[in-house]
Amino acid sequence: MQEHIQSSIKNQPLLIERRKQIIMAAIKLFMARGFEGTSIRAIAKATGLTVGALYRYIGSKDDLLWLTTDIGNSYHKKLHEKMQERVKGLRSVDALKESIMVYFRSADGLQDVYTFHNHIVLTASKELRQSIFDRESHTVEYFNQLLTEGVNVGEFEIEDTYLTAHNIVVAANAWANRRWLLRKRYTLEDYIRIQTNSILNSIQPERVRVARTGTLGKNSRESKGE
Amino acid sequence: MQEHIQSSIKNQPLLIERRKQIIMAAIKLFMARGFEGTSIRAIAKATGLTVGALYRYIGSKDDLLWLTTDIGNSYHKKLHEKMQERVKGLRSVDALKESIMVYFRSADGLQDVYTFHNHIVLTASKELRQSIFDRESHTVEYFNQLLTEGVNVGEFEIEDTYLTAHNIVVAANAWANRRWLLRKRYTLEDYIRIQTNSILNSIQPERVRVARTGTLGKNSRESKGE
Amino acid sequence: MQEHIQSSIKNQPLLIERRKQIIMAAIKLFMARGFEGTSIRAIAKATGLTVGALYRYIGSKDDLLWLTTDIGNSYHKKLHEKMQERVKGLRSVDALKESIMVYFRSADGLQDVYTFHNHIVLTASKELRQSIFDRESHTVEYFNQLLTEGVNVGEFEIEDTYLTAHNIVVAANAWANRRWLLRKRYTLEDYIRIQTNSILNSIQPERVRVARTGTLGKNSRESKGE
Amino acid sequence: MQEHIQSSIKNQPLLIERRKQIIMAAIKLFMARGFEGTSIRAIAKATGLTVGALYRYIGSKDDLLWLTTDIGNSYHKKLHEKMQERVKGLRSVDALKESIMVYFRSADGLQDVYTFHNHIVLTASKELRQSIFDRESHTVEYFNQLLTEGVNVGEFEIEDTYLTAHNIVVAANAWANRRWLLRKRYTLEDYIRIQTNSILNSIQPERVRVARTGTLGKNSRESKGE
DNA sequence: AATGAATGAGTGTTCATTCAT
DNA sequence: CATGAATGAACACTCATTCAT
Repeated sequence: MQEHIQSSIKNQPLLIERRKQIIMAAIKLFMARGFEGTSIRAIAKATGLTVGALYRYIGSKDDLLWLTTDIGNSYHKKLHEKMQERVKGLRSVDALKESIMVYFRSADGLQDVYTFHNHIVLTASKELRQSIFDRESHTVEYFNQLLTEGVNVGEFEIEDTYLTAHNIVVAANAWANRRWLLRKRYTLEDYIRIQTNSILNSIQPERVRVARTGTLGKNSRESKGE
Repeated sequence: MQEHIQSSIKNQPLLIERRKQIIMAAIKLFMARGFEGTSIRAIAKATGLTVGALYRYIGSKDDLLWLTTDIGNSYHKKLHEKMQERVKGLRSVDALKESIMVYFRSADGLQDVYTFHNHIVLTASKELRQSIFDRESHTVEYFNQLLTEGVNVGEFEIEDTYLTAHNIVVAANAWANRRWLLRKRYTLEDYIRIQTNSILNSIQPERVRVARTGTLGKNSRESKGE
Repeated sequence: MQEHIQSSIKNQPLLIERRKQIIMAAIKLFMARGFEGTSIRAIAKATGLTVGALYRYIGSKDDLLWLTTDIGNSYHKKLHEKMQERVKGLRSVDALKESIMVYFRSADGLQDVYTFHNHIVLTASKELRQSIFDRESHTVEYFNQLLTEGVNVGEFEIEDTYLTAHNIVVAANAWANRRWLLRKRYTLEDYIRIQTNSILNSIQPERVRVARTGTLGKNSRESKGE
Repeated sequence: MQEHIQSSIKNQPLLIERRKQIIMAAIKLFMARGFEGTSIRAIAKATGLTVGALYRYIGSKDDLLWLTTDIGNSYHKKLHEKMQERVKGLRSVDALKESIMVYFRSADGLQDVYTFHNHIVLTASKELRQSIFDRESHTVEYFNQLLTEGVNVGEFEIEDTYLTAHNIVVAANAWANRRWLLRKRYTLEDYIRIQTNSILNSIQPERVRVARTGTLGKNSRESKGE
């Protein structure tokens, strides 16, 4: 990461440390005023650096964009490592539940980054946009595989696993991008629980579904036995 | 609409016609370079007007934002009129199907506006942001009622109608905002069909569900034994 | 007057009438916002004309400046006619008193024009400035003559009649330009009376002075004798 | 002074030095073309700065106005200090003479500032106008007190000390604002001398007056002793 | 390695003036 | 004669970036 962004600073640890400070301050400002609306001067001030010093850590303002994706990527990597580890040995249903939980919580922690990337994706350079897209695609693919495996072992019944996977990712994004709406009504844990139920409802075969949600609707199969 | 935006043009039809041209050109540019990244000069050029002339049709660059919401609002109004009309006398399931179809098609037609609003919402003024939010909330509410009625008459079984309604709106937005991903795999009609099925799957009570999707998956009940 | 300002209007009476309206509206606006701060559009609106129509009566915005001096000149002419007439056959003292009264009252009536000319004189074209200066000089000269005659007949004792004349003109201007200060303390008539007394005090020979102001100060010569 | 005007320049001495240069160049231009008629570019050019550099020393064009009043205020302060010091222990007549001399000379040195303020007072903001007015009022008040004291000790006989004080201030202003007229005929020292005489003539009681101006007019009291 | 003053092209906006209708 | 839409140069101001110290 970051190797592609030039700097005249030789001291590597210092470089990394400072860049972290810079990008944290930058994201905060970007979130409040947008990328274009945030001046280098403001970022320098927020970081406690002078303009000249700031420019020794970044090559241009656009580099800050890349730095935010670096952060995103690093979280993304951790996220997937975590999901993969947690999921080991689990049946598909539980793997899905677990993954959703981990993923949604991660999205909650990265709200600002998600929202900001959602914002700049429109105007970003081709490469930057691609980088953001790749990350999203990767997560969609992760869930797609998970769902496909579930289908293969008969735990799920899904018309289109890819779109279902996509919907999961979209739901996580929505928690960040649409917090103005969702936060008024749900806590994160509520949101996760209900969305999980809803997803399972739409993909679990009848026999499982009934068993699980047996008490939910009056119209559901009284039918115990199956 | 638009009355709130000042203009020194007396000729009303001309005003309306030109504003349409201007806003269309503007949205195109905003989509490519963002709002801040698009200069008035560029918009003027794209519209074939001089800067001075352009300013006779708008009061300020910010007004262009409002003009885009006006377009959005006007489509929104038509959308809801259409949905309400199409839905008359239908059972809940069909009303939902129909509404989703109309709504998603509308989102497809307004892709640019949706995407652009998604973009500016971060940096927009309080009022503008509220205006965009209100529209979204209104549509969520529409689907929420529709679902609630379905639950009341026993056609649906839903843990949280509001969140389900929200998910529908999010899916429509996704078609616009994530077209880079979705267009590669789906036509609009495919997208609508599969999402509709998925939604119905997660909210219809068992007996209906079985009947409807009977042929879908190999694993689904026909299934002999079980 | 005005012949130097071009117009495409052939109808002379209309031209004159409209120009009067225009210039009255213009002065009002100039007084409130300055010359540069007043747009042609605003003047047109205030006059009830369209921009195009307005331009048929004037050649350029600068012409409005000339039109204001025309008004000033016309008042100036009347002023001098009036002063000259009122003064006929009077002794110098009374001629002076009368002239001051007429002049100060005129300045009161033309406050806006005086103040405005005082304002633009700085940035006006050479010719315009000269025109304003000429008028002032003319009035100074008038009082200078009046004082000189008084000196010649022994009614006044003045070190420098020109400067005294100048002071009178300055006092009249002050009533217009410094009304923020003077209006708080004096009515026009008070101002005229006191200034007149003060001037006379400084130019009348002892014997007259004593007689006139005999009752004023305790320290003044009791001594009637003389 | 000046603290209220923002600047991103950290180097205080540089700031002060450059601001001085800027404001001097600005006043010169303002005098020639008025405030509105002088562009920032012109000021930058005249100062030898680039536009961007200029803006590091001032916050806005309007700040230049305040900077001119700061200069005026600073001179004003010095003026009053000087007058007060010079006047210590003097009899009223001499205090007045001395004050007039100091004041008129100050007005001569500040001609441009006086004239410029006279110009902008019409269109200035409320606060700026008030600031200019306050300064003038302060000086009027100073002379008013001086005259009042003179009256109290019997050195002067004055119908209205306030208006007399006002007239002194106006005469000083006239030297700046009407130099087009006055410079042709008087040197500063002549102007001061004659105005001083004229003022004294109008306020000194008879006995003093006669003694002082005894030789002036042929018509004045041959009057011996007194 | 840090500072912060300087650059200058670019931005949104205004407005005197013209001219087709 | 009147209308009012169009022109485009000019304005005040900003800001990413450079570089002498």
